[in-house]
Amino acid sequence: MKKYDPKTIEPNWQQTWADTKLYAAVTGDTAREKYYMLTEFPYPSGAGLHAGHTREYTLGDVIARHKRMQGFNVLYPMGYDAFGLPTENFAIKHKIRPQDATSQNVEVFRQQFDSLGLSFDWDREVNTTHPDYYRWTQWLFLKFHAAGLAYQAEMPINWCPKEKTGLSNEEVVDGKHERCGTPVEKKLIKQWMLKITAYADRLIEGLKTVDYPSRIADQQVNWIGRSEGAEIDFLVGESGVAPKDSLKFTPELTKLVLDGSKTNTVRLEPKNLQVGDIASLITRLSPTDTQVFAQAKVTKIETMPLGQIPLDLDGHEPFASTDEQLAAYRGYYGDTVGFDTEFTIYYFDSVQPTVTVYTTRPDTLAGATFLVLAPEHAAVAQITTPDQRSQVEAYVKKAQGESEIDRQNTDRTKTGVFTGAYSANPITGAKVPVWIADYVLASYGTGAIMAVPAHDERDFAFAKAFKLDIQQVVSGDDLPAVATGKLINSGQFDGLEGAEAKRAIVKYLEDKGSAKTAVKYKLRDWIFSRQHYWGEPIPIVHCEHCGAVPVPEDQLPITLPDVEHYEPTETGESPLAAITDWVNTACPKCDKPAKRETDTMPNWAGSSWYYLRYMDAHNDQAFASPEALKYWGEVDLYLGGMEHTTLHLLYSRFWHQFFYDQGLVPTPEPYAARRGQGIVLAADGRKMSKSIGNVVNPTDIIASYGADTLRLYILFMAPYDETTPWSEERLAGASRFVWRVWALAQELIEAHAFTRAMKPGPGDAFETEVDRATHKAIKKVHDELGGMRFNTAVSALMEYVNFLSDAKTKARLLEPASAALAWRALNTLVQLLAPITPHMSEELWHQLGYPGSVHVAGWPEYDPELIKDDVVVIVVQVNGKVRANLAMTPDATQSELAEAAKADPNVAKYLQDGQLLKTIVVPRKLVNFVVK
RNA sequence: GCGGAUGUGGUGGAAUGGUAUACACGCUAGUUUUAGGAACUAGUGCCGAAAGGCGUGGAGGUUCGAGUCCUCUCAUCCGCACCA
Repeated sequence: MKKYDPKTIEPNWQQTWADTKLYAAVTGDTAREKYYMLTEFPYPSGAGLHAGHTREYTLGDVIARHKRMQGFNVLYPMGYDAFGLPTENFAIKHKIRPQDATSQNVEVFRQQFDSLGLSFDWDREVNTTHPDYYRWTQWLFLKFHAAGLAYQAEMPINWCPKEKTGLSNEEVVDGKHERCGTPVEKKLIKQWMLKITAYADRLIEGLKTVDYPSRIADQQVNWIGRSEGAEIDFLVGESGVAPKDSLKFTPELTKLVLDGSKTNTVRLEPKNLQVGDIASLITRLSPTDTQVFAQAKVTKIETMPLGQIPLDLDGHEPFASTDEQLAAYRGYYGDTVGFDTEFTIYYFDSVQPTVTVYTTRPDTLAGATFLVLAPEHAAVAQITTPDQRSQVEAYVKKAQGESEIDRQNTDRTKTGVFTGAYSANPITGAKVPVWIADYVLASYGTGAIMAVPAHDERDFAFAKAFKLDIQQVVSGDDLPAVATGKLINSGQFDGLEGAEAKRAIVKYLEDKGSAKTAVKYKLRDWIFSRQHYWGEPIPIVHCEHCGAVPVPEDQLPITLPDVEHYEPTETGESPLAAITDWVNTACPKCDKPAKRETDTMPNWAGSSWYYLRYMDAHNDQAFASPEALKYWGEVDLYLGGMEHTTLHLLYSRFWHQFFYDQGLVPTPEPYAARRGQGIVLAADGRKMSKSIGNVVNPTDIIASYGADTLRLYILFMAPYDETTPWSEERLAGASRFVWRVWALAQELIEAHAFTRAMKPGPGDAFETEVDRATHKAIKKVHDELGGMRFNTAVSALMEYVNFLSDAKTKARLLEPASAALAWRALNTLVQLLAPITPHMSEELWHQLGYPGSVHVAGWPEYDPELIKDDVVVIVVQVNGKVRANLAMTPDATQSELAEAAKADPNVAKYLQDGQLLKTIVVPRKLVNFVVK
């Protein structure tokens, strides 16, 4: 008997498959239907593949192989998402180039992929760090820039004051730098942003057209966090002020704003503003805007070509009623970098400061008994009274060091400080104090809320803690009552309810010019800058005269300079800023000396579009040809980690939707279906972790058991999307099964002189039984694989092998008369196992005498007639308790079933004592008698 | 905290509203001169001598019938925007 030797057969077949390019996908093959199976490409860390990767790629491989055997033209590609911090840190620490660290790691990954027997099409391999690839990442960024969706803003980064370095969130632990323990500060840095918020609604809508599990779709919807409500203006002063008619934006003022003289007045929204927002704010001018003004000194005005006016933050055209204004406006916007960032804000004395709050419950307005501002709110300094100033300033400083997650924790004791200022409730006229508190976030809504303690749990807790008024305005029971009912204590609005109440109150305020309906999202724009070396350079040149100028497409890629040192700078700038040879360049527009943008892109950039590059991986004229994009279309199935649901998956959909709008891709969504695989825990039930030392290395497993065993175990251990612990013992069980299949196959092969033209047998009861089991196995395995129920697919194969291995069955299968029957069974078994244990199946296939590969040999089909059972077991219940089993023919009628059930002695025993009320008969299943 | 999910034997898990625990691991007993991380046979939810009863985190509900549907609740896991 031939010994099962995975160490020999696995590498042999891997080599043959590679040599023959067995798994190459053919773009434009119309004879076969295409199937695009995508798994997330890995970050090639130094540690090599981990158990999670192994699970993900094995799952994808089984699907790809199953589809390929069914005759699909399968694209199952792989690549590397290799930019990022770990490699950069590793390279700095070991004084090597990150390029070299990456290629070493990639080599290890490649070997491990091959050793798992994964059927990737290696002709399409991509690597996000190769200039041939990131050339197109840069090109796509320029599309965003040209469309006005890439803009610059002052955004905070985590800053370690001791090491003078920017930190990722991951490096901040409990508000401290994890390496040196220094409390982390926020530092404002001008960064590139992508306006993903412009696609918020599309990202929600698009989910209706794709097949994502609800846990993924729901999480995306909640992450985007769309809410409809109202922005309401509150006038604020020391003693409280009654609402009054809003100031109109006078023509004189408009002119002043759009005048290009050295001192310009611009209107600021009363929310937390950053200096970089000025340019955007100018776009929001409109004649109905009111009330709070600020002044900015503008030192330079640059112009910008026609047709490049971006939409404002709300996606509207900027206000401009005359050509003159439009021209002036262009000057402002084009000067996003030309603004003197040293500007001061002051409020006109004649105007009462206004705080705009955002609320989803305008119906509860009468119950607003105080206002709460985020500590970072721009109006705080302005409204705080002298006697409260020191307290307020201390609180603002304290809040700076807190994480948003902590601040949103409603279990936490509420903290806050009174500013000394008051406003007035627009309905009741009651005096309402203005507080600041960290539970209000500057980054959401307007950074200020009207607190309605009677109908909001957080406001309720705050009011209790600081003994503030609580005024119920919606009828209901225990406060805080969050549900909607009829309004009370709301003056003219009493008796209104729900949406009607909301509309009426917003309308009332709207007419007075102090409110408007508003849609807000929790989703924030994407900070697209990283102050690191190991990323795609952002293809922009900053010119004193022309501003931020995109690098012309024919000059791409802007490659990373190949240098010795790229440690982070002490200024928080990218390390690239210190490489003067690289930074200094000529302006593409005016050819005068200029400087390159030194920020690089986040890791998410390259991974946002890589699935498109696989379609046409070597194209040097385009990121992919229109033909390839059209042929491969949507990814049919995208498998990846649940942890990518709200970041990578959302970013990637955003890019794709934008590309669709630009006419760059033919489909509105990138992924027709998405599934998330579960996490593989260590055997101890904890997460695998190098520091705990409970990590499973796939290479070790392959060395001792072979890849086929590992693959089978991974599929069998749990449903693919469940988190489940690793078990060496169950892996050994999987190994036993593989060995048993091999041994059974060898016995059958040795017993029979198999030829491919085997004559059918006599067709007796035994043959029927075996064939029925075979065809049931085909149906079951096919259905389970198609439904991604891999664990039960393996169970079905085990049951089938158990059936064939049963002593009596096996003995008869070994008889010479059963040669054809054994041939049929073994052929089928090898084919059904092929997606799961590709090496062993291929080896057995060749032992059966086939010259070609089992992996392109077709998928067996079952005969629906053959799998019909002669007898079905009917369960008989009395009052829902099982009292008997009956063997009946499948086509027995309801009355036949009921009669047969009544005739059963054990059932009769239970029926005789009571009155038969009801008989339920489910054909082919059960009979239930209800007895009193 | 917010958002998402998951709770079934000693363990991983199976079960179109219809016999709860398939398949596998582990364990127990036995067989085999069995080098092995073997192979084979029988058994293995709990209570009970049996008849029978009880059992899917907990409490209710719908139904002839609930692991499955509904309400509440408890526990655990994942994500939270500069990790990828």
